[in-house]
Amino acid sequence: MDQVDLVVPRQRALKHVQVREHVRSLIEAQPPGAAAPSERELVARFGVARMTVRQALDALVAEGLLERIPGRGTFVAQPPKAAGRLTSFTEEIRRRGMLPESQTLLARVEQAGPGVARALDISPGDPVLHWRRLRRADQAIVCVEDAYLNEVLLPGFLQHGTPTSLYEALAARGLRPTEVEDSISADRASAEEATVLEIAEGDPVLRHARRAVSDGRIVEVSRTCYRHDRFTVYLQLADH
Amino acid sequence: MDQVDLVVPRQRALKHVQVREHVRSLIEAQPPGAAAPSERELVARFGVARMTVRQALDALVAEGLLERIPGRGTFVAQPPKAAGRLTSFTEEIRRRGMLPESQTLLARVEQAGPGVARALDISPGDPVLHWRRLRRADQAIVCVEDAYLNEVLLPGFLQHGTPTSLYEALAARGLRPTEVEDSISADRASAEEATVLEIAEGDPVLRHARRAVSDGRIVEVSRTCYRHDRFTVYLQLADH
DNA sequence: TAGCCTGACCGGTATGGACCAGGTCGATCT
DNA sequence: AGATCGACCTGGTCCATACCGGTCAGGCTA
Repeated sequence: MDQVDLVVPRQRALKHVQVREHVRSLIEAQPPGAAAPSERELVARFGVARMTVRQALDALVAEGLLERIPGRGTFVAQPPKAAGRLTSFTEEIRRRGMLPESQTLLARVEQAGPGVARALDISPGDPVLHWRRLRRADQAIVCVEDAYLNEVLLPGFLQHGTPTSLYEALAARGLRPTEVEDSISADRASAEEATVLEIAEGDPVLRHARRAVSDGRIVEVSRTCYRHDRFTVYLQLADH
Repeated sequence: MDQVDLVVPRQRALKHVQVREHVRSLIEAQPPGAAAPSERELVARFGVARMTVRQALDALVAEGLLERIPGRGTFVAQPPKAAGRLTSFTEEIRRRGMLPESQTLLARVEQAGPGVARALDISPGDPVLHWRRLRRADQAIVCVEDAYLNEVLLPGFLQHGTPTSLYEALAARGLRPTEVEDSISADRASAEEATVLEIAEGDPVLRHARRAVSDGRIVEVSRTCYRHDRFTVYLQLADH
């Protein structure tokens, strides 16, 4: 009865996937609160069983795109909220409505020291990309960042000029971090940090260390030193 | 066929919930990788349809407790990982293997000032519980915390002594925070902060402000000032 | 004995029917 | 005019059945 089977026997489109993607395309342009097609309507339109439609909608509800209200219908949910908490400096500054800038102070291949090697889960002496940048928001100096990247995962990464956003460059290689481990502390600026940040030695700074993982592979280890008067970390966390 | 219907006609136990909770109790003592009952086995045991069993298992899979492997079976998933990221000071210090202690410096009902009122989403002048504590880990002074609680949600909260852990006390009232908004910055210690933290005025401190939400209601607004040499924030974040 | 094959078993997909509880809204009754 | 009632919608639950493709162990063949 399914003539598709005869034409494309393998990898035929699953019905619940067809319905799901159809509904997704319908609702993605709709404002929150708009009504999605009712389950029985989709049953009639696609000629499938209601369980199949429910499976399709279940997936969209689980994604947070739809909201079910018994007795009323299914509706487009409120915007995915603070979607994507894993942001880089560039993205974070842009999100705050400022212009991010970056000045490369150092970009070279080094041999991993013991600390960096452990953090990147490689052996000491293995090649690592060391990239130090002075970062600004609306011209004002905000921080210095030392990023260490696994050279094996990113062959020839900094050869052809330096990208604007590290995370966007990683994303282009399919290595956008999916998990990060951060530590944040307050400290005094060292003499060198004070010089590049144009503050006084001993002034308070915010230290931020990050280990970024993409698909189980550690792609970035960074240490950032922020001027205390120009940066605050904002976080939104939710339990389940 | 369901004699429960005769005894408790209303709010009868939903079958998929029965199956779900039964399986949950079976697996909660099992190590990761252990096999869960197969779907058809549960069908036979509970005398329900397979769709019902699948609905039950779907919920547990969505919770991350089970993992399905086509052709093999359903298995207990790896430990819930970094379960519960929303922790209070007490819980966090315990997690680090230290003994948390707390000394109440102030606990009274005040009229909300404009800043606290806005953060708690109440009107200025409304009653708020203001609770200031000096917090230690293994005897060493770590921070001073000012917590502001919505008095309406917590009638008579600090009347009968002060709890050890605020979050545990909130959990007992069904008000454990499910979402938080945090901001973290570095700063210089004020004269008063320096005195209670036993540091010098102007020393670096880590400031942590939190707005905690439980079920859409703002239950806690706090500002904490940490000694920079005794506390680091650790975070694990994941996209999706 | 080494390798293939079969069949039991697993989850994944899909059908189509049924009834329930809760919300909407118009028509009817007071 | 206002309250009420009931069709009619919605999603929520649950049933019995069927076939697919993948896994794996045990038996059969070469």
